[in-house]
Amino acid sequence: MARLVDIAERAGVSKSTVSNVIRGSALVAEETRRKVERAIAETGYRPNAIARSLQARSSNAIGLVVPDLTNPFFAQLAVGVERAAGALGFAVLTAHTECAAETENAAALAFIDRRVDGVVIGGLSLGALLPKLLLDHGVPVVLVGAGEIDDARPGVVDHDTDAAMEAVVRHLHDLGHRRIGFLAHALREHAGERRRLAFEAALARRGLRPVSTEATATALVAHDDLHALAAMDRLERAGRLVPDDVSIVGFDDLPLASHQRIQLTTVRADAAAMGHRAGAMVITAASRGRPVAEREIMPSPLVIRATTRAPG
Amino acid sequence: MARLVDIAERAGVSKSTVSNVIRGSALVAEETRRKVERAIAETGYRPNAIARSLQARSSNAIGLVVPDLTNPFFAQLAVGVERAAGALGFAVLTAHTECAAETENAAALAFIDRRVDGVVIGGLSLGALLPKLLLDHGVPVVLVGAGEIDDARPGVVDHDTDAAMEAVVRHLHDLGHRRIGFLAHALREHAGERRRLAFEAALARRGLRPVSTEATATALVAHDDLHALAAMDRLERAGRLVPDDVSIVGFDDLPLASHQRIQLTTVRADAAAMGHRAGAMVITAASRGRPVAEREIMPSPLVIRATTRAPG
DNA sequence: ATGAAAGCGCTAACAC
DNA sequence: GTGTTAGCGCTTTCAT
Repeated sequence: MARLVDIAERAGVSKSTVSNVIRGSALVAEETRRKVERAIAETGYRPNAIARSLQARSSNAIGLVVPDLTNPFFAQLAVGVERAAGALGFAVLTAHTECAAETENAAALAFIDRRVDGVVIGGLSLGALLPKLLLDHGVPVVLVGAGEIDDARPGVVDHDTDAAMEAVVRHLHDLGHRRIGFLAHALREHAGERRRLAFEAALARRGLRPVSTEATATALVAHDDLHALAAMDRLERAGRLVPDDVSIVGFDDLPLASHQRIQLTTVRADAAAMGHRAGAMVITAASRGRPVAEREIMPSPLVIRATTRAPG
Repeated sequence: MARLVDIAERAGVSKSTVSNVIRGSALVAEETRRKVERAIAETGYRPNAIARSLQARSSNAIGLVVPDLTNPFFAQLAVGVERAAGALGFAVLTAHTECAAETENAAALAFIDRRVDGVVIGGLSLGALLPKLLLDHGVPVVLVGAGEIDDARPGVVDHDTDAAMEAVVRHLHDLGHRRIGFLAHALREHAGERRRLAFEAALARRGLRPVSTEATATALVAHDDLHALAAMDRLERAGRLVPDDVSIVGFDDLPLASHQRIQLTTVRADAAAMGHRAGAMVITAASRGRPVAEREIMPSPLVIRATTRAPG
């Protein structure tokens, strides 16, 4: 593969000159520029980004960690991050952790080794040291939808979990539900606890306590749409109809939630927008000094559809 | 951030020695190794992968291009690719193209510039020059689920589209359907044409021709599950019940296809397995000489569920 | 306006 | 066993 020096030779100029025309910097005589451009075109030369990165001490890449790409929420998040990154000339390295501590740490190290300029964390395990690992190595971090963490350094893009859960519980309560349960996350995800806590707080405000067994609940609030969907599936296969026998509420408003066969009542979260914001945030931080230290709470409105109704 | 030379200094040895202990190569005296390891531990030193890549003339990274991460098929594909890559110490750079020629080309150039060791293409636009661009620059390519292309160099991991469509059409035909239509891809995707062609061939074998207007068809074969789902939604909102009034068949067998509220008859494709295979293939090719030149056809069995039945 | 030379952080011969 | 010396392909002063 042609190198800069090959172009220089071919065009009969020095490396610096070639470098200058490539980057459009400095002044280059019109004629010289033509010669260089011709040499580039003839060889199909493309500058080596690795060499550039080494010299620039910046990879122009960011890392993205998601627990599960297969969950449309994270897929959309990834799309948002990528769009933000792409627009700024950054590449994105994706790590799929499944909330496994070991995988998370491996991903953090891989990101550090590759000198990514920042990382967006879409979800992490309960006691994850991934953020600390990154931060301690000077890598800017933005947590999205993952809530607080006992560290002020990472930026945050989040839903207003408390407001959302209050709206969910109010809706169910207004409908007449009193026996409400929570469907927790299968993975031990950090955000999982927060939603449950917010849910319980909203219940407590009405003098209620969560119902622990699915069988006796008249309404179920799921950690996210995927869990809500799975519950609908499970319940209906067992003969309990939704919403006739049980009401169900999700979280995320995945594209499928509005499907005619589903019509899930849920909390809307614009994953792509959150990802885009987070990506832009972390890149901005990388360009400037270090930490992000910005937090943005996105609105998370309740979308009432057909899986909730008054208890029978 | 600490560099190798800093460790050398701190441990009172030369760079080579540090390099030797890091890579576990060559023989290093036990005591020397301790000193070096202590220096590494004390500084939290991590070797710079960019510098290594420059020297090794290999990035230890592969590119992945997908039209739409939001489509669970591609999300699963990405998971498979990543698992294969991660297991071999490779990073994956993801590009989300939406089958837009411009984006595809930009992605190809970005990959070339970053000197990825190979790229897995999960889907591309109809006349895409993305593969040629990559291949001409010596980057091994594996096409997955994208079918043939007028170039022998890329490796291929694919469904058996013809067999699958034959099974689909036979199923519908056996049920008594004679007016069958095809729901094409919204994007001008390369694979889209192939499925339609295979579909039409299977129809032709039975002396049938595709019905072009959705309104008069008794059965609809969709390019993929997402289109099938969308059609169900659209049709049922308009008052036409599935399968009572129209039968619908998808392609992919997304997790949601088996949901109790959906029960889509579809063709099963193991996207994660395909991705895994493709990732491994391209990395193997990268490690050896150049082209992949391997093709693997995965079985794509028809899964009959509840969206197909005899016409009413 | 152009070129020479040093250096980014590492690995790889090759000495010692 | 350990150190020295060149690069890897680029950018960047600093001369000219």
